[in-house]
Amino acid sequence: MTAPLVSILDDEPAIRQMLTEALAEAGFRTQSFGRAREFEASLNRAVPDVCLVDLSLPDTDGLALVHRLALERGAVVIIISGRGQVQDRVTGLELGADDYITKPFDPAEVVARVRARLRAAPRGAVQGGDRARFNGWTAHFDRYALEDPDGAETPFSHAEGEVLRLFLESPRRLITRQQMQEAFGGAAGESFDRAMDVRISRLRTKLREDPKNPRLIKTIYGAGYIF
Amino acid sequence: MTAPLVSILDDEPAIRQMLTEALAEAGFRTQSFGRAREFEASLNRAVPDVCLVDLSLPDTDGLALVHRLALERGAVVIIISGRGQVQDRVTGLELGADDYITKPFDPAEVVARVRARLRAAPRGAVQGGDRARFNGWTAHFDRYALEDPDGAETPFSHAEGEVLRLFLESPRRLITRQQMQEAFGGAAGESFDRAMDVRISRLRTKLREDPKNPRLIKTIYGAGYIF
DNA sequence: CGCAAATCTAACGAATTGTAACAGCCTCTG
DNA sequence: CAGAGGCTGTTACAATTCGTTAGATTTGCG
Repeated sequence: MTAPLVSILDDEPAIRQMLTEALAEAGFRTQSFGRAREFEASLNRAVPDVCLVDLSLPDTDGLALVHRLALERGAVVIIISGRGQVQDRVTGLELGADDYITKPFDPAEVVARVRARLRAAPRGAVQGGDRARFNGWTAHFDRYALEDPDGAETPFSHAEGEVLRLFLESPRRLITRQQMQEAFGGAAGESFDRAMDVRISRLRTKLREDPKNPRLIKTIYGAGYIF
Repeated sequence: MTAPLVSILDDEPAIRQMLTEALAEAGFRTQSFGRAREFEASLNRAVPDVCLVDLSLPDTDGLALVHRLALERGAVVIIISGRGQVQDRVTGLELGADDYITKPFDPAEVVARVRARLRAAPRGAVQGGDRARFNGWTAHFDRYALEDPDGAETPFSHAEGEVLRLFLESPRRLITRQQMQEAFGGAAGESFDRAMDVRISRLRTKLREDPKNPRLIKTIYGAGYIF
């Protein structure tokens, strides 16, 4: 699997560079942005495994951004801020941030904290034997079968498995249609995203979702899905 | 569901007490120990959801303990230590700790960090439940449903959830339209603030507010809203 | 009370999403 | 090789979401 992706959002180029170097040396892929707008645009393509965001941004309210990222998209967010009062840290964490680092900081500590966050929320909940468990269900990818909480099995197809695997790799995170298309070798076909709907729909019926009140796969209008 | 259990391991009684009080007030169950031996014995009876451990213990090497706890038993460990050099923090985190707090600390920050860890690693593989209670109602953000005082549920949409969440984060405080727009990725549209009215309106009907006498969401003419 | 500004909400419609039905493609079987 | 059967994308239409519009209503102020 590819190296974890860390996104950096800070308006000071010097800090961006320092972080980029330290993280790259530690083996991470990085992406850095000076403006919130560019950063948010990038999220539709690939959700980073960890986001490092500075709160004092010129073009947005940083706390609102953190809130959207963490609580609505389910991203892992570490705040990096010049404001280090206890009250600042507490509100930052309560808003959904996973960690809070005060400037000035040592890049080594940032790397250590990024690692700690990745350790706690491992990507790819798909366990070794190519199976994954969730909410009583078990997906057997080797056998192409879904085991329901009572032990009964239903087969699923390759296309359904692709969707399921993508979801299981990022539980509780928002997954955009664009990400799906790219993950599925998406020929960015014109009406290809209709196919996504259909795949999701078929998967939902196999998971016995109540159409009115889906419990496992939630739709976020205009954005994507959350497992 | 029972409250999460937090275990405290520190040889100074004053610190144990301060943490116990702060955590109890925040709604957690607590257990505290002065010696590593007692602490480790307790693990066989009940596995805590989060462990707060001081590194400078009289009867054990703290780092070795953290390592056993975190990497072998998979516990969530937050180190609390008097040693605050970057090197100390980095090695603590690399050894498997999920967070590192330096003495002296503010209990409020400890509570916030404990919450952040619980949010990231839902207990017992069961969803921690992203919900909030107010005036008899319960908002289930994970399920996109509002539970009224009698237990009946009404679904709400993503846009309504954004508003609700914003209110719940700042209860009893004035929230201006400006703040809302920013929080919602405000396309600072010209007549976009009309949309806010509508969102609020729809939310109010779901909360069965009496239009003449709203109890939960009050309008402040010319300013904003108060929840 | 009268007026202007602000707010409420019903109704509309564009955009998005759900899903049933169909058709093409592949594999398997006899 | 014909036919059956499964998988998957496409199409068409139904349902949902949510911003916009347009009056109705309320508030603040003189």
